[in-house]
Amino acid sequence: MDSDDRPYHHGDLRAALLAAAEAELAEVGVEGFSLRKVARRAGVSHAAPAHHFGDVGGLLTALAAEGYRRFLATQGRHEAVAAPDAAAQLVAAGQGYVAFAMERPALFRLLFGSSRPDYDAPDLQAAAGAAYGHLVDQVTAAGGQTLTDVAAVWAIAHGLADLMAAGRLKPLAALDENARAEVVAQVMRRALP
Amino acid sequence: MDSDDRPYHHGDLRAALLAAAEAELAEVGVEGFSLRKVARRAGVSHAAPAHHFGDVGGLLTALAAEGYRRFLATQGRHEAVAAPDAAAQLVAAGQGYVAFAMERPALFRLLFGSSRPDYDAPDLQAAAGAAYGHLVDQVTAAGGQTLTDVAAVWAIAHGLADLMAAGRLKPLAALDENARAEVVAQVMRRALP
DNA sequence: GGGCCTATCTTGTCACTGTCCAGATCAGGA
DNA sequence: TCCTGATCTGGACAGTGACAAGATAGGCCC
Repeated sequence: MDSDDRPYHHGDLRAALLAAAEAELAEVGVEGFSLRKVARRAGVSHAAPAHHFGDVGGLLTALAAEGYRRFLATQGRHEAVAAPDAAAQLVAAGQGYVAFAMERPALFRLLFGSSRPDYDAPDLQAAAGAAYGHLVDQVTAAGGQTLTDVAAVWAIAHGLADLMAAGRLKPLAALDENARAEVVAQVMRRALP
Repeated sequence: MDSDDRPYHHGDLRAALLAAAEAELAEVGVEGFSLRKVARRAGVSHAAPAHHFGDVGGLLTALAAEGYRRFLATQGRHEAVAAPDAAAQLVAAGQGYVAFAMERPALFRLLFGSSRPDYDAPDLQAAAGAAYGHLVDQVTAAGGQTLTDVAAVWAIAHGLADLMAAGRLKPLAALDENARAEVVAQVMRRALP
């Protein structure tokens, strides 16, 4: 009767839901996020996500874990084209931090400004822990030893990124990519003595 | 029949709703915030807030404007007990920034990490603009001139505060208040050359 | 092949939410 | 006194997240 050619079983609904959730997140942000809209976007009934993710928190937790892996990957891409010395690598990581926040502000806010993901979930805990571990490794490689060093580096990279994702610091956002990367580099270099 | 001694007209419902909203925000955060729960907390019908604030966004906008005024007041309190030179004042403002975020993390996130308040509303725009203006004034008074200077100072204060409000940077949160203020001061001093 | 077992997905339902609407209550001025 | 406008209530509606029961189908053993 109905011309619905969609099969009853999707095949890879979990991945499709994650992709739909990311698109939805980019459009409406964490605060307007709706599980049912994600299901509609994936062309599936409103209760289908439950089987794969449990509830909204589960979906956002999975999305956040994937987000942390991409966050590290973005940093890695920036580090790969930078000079190999520890200070330059640290600057590159900061530039990657900010670039990620500007490219995917909603996802960035899910990772660093939302309490909806469950940070006790092993998958997310591992992904977030890897990002933190990478930071500490870089700081120590660059000669940082104290809590002050870690705090300064992290704060300055995170502060820039969060302000950009929030649409603050308009004058910095207005710069073209190269000029902005240079400002970020200058700011980052102040973090280590 | 009913022993409800509450009068039909509240008297100062607007202020009562703002207080209830702040308490609710502190308990459940922006993401769990509910207009009807705020109304129940204030002992009033679910539709009562509409007359004073329009909708949820209006209530959160008013709360955010009040929050920015308190944010500036907190900074002012820290500056008042610091040395009068520009650098010390800037450090004190950063300490106030972080202290505010730790004392009221949920309110801090409403101010800096939420898109629910309407930043085109004149009241909120003025309050947020005053906070930004204060920052720029302090940076210029301390000898800062370039965009890099403003970005560095703001990023480092905001980064520390946001990480603390998010419960990251546990080792810094574990310190007692004086030790933490000293670390914040050391980090802040790196922001200006 | 036939028959089940299990994961997957749908449909229906419930409580809760934000918003709108009509009406009740009340304060203060004509 | 009456009436006008501001304030607040109660009911309604669509949308949401969660849950339960049933429909569908892929896979596995005989």
